[in-house]
Amino acid sequence: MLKLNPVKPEIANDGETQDLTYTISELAKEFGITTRAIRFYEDEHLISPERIGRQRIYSGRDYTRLKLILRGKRLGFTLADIADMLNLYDSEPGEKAQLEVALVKARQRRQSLEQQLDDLKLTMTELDAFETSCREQLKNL
Amino acid sequence: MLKLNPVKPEIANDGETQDLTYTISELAKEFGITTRAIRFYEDEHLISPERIGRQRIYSGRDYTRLKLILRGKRLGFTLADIADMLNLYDSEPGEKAQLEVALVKARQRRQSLEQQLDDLKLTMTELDAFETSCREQLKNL
DNA sequence: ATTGACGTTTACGTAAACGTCAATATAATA
DNA sequence: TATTATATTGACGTTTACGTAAACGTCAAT
Repeated sequence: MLKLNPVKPEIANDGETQDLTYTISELAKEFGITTRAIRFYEDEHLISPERIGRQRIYSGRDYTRLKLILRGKRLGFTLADIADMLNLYDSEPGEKAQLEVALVKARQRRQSLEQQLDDLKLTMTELDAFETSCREQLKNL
Repeated sequence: MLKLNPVKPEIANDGETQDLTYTISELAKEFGITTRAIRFYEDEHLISPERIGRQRIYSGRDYTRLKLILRGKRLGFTLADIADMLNLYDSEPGEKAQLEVALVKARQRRQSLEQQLDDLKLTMTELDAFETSCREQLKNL
């Protein structure tokens, strides 16, 4: 293999170190997903790695985006939703109108997240009650 | 229409009143989903309404299950996951082994929910930072 | 020169969760 | 009773998020 990452440090870090690059299979292993998934995210414009020839080279920024993508997925968001979030974050507004649009979108996101938080709390409360009831019944045996 | 719900009270309630029944379209309207979706949940054994002839009659219990289904969906769980949860809750254990299995499953659920809670908090924190930064930039104009 | 490990593109396949007709059956109402 | 509204059962279509080959390129090592 072409020596793309010649002096990759062995020290444990969060993977976001500057100038550190990754191959697709390194990222796949790190995040426990397939290379196919990573390429798919690129098709959907969620990541845009550099290229050396045809080969993809992922940066620390790509690493971070991937982390955000997977977190978004665990929260049940679609890739389209996640794309929105990512584009929101790395758009360089500068203009007033842009900033205000960003704030509106952020507020909508917050709405959605708060709804989820409520749902989460309710679900946990019910689970608590259920577990308590189970233990109660176990005791009465 | 056959008078299935003859004395449905007009007072606002949580829809879980005992002995109250619903037609499929009433539920659809109430929850903002299509009748197709509701029938699909039945195909997947998430609800099992009574029948009068071929027509489906939904009980307060069905109403509650539907509410739980939609909450599960908002949390990003698959219908299979949700089916597990529902079956978990309304299984009548009685036996010790059953109860212990239930407790194990409950713990797994909790794991998943806590992971989501962490993800949710992180995402909200980042959103906060982003909003603050936006407002900051707006002030400097 | 070949083998192996990894990477690439292209293309078709698939499971989940419904949407969207179409045809038919009841039910409610004028 | 005729009409209108609602319900039911197929059956096929659609979107999302990848999986699964197939066929080929690249480099390192033997």
